[in-house]
Amino acid sequence: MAAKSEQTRQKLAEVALRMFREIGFEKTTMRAIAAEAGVSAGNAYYYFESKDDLVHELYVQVQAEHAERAAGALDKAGGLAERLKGVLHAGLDVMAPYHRFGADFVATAIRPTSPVNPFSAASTPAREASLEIFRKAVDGARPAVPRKLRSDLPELLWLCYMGVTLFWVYDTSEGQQRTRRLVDGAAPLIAKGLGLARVPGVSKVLDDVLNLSRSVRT
Amino acid sequence: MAAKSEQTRQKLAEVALRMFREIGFEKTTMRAIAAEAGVSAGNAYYYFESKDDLVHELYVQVQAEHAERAAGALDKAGGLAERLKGVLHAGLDVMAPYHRFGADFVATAIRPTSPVNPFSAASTPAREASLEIFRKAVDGARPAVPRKLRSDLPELLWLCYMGVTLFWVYDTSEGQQRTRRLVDGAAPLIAKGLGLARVPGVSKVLDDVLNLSRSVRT
DNA sequence: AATCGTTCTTGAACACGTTCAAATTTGGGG
DNA sequence: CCCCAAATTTGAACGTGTTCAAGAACGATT
Repeated sequence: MAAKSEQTRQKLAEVALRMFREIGFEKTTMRAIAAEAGVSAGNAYYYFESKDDLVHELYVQVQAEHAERAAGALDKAGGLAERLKGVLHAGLDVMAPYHRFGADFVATAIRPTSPVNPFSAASTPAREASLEIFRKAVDGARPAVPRKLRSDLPELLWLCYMGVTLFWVYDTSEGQQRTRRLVDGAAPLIAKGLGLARVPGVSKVLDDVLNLSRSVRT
Repeated sequence: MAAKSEQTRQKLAEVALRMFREIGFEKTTMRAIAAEAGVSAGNAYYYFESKDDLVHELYVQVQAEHAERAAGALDKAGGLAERLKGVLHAGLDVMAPYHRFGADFVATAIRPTSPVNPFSAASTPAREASLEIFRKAVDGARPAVPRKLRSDLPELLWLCYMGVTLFWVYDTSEGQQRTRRLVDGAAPLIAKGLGLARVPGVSKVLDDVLNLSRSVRT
C-alpha cells in the first residue's frame, strides 16, 4: 500500500508539531521526533529536507486553519472594522498554542533562504491563501472601501498582519492580551482612517504613498 | 599588563566581524575565528558567551558608527525630510558591507532571548543611542514638528528604521537601490504627512492612534 | 625570590542537525 | 513463487556551537 509511506510522513509531522507546541523548538530534536514516531533519525530526512521543513509544515497547517476560521468570522460581520477584527483574532486564536514557539518560528521564517519564509517560492500557496483572506475582508466590506485603495489594501493589511504577528511574538502579557487590545484598537482606526482618503489634503499624500509603495516593489 | 587580555578580545572581535563580512555568518565558525585569531576555540568562549554575542559586538559597532555619521548628516540639513533621509542613508551606508550577512543577523536579532535583540536589556545602550539619533533629527527640524507628535515621533521613526532595515535585508537589487529609493520617497512623505496632523478630521484619528500606541505598550 | 589566588588558555567531550552508503522492505512482472 | 528494481529505513559518521575540568601564565604579597 502506498499509504504506508504517507502514514510515516504524517506521523512525523504530527509528532513534530505536538512537540513544538509542548516543549518548544530547540528541545524538539530531530532524534526525539524520530524516536517518538518510531523511526530512525535519518529516516525523518527521507520525508523532510530539514528541521525547518517541519516548521513549514506547521506554517501550512496554521494557515489553512486560519483561512477556515476567518471565513466563518467574515460571514458574521459587514463593517470593515469588524471584519478585520474577526480575521486578525482568528489568526491569533490559531497561533495561540504555539506562542512559546513563536520566536523561533519567526527567526526561522525571516531567513530569505528558508522554506518557511512567507515571501519564498515554497510558501507561495500559503501566502496566496492568506492574501485571499484579506481580499475577501476588503471586498465584502459595507460600506465599501474607497475605490482608490481597493486593489492595494489587501496586501497592505496582510503586511499589517505580519506586523501584528511580530508584536504577538514579543507579547509576554497573559494570554497575549496586549496583542488582542492592539487588534481591537487598530481595526476600527484603520477603518476610520480609510474614510479620510476622501479629504482633499489627505488624498494627495495618499496618492504619493501608493505610488511609492508600487514603485518600490520592482 | 591588563591590556593583553583586552587585546585578545579585540582580535577575536575584529577577526569575527571581518569574517562575517567576507564569508557570511554560517561559514564563519567559532573554530575558524579562534584559529585566525591564534587562540583555541574554547578560549573564544572566555571572551564571548556565544556566537550571537559576537553578532552583538557587530551591532554595537555598527550602531556607534551610525550615530557618528548621522550626526554629520544632521549638521547639514534643517528640514525634517532631509534630516530623515540623512539619518536613514547613513544607516544603510554603515550596514552596506554586511548585506550578505543581513538575513542571519536579523534572524539572530529577532529572538527575544538573544543579546542582539534590539529590545533586549543587553542592547539597551545601543538602542538608546539609536533612539537619540531620531530624537535629534526631530528636535532640530525646522519648520518644527507639530507639538502633539514631538514626544512619540522619535520612537515611531526608530521603528520605521527597523522596518527599513528589514526591507533592506530582503532587497537583492544592485547596491540595494530599491531601499535607497524607498528612503528617498518615504522621508518627504512622512514630513508632508505630519503637516496633515493639523487638519481637523485627521487630528482626531491621529489622537486615537497615539493613544492606542501608548496604551498598547503596557 | 617564593608563594598563592586570579586570570587566561587549552583540548577533549557533548548534543545537535544533517549526510550517506549500505541494508532492508515492498510490490509488480515472469 | 521468485526475482529485481524501486522505495524505504538504518546507523554510523561529519562538522557545528558549546561546555568544562584541567592546566598554564600572571601579578600582587610576603
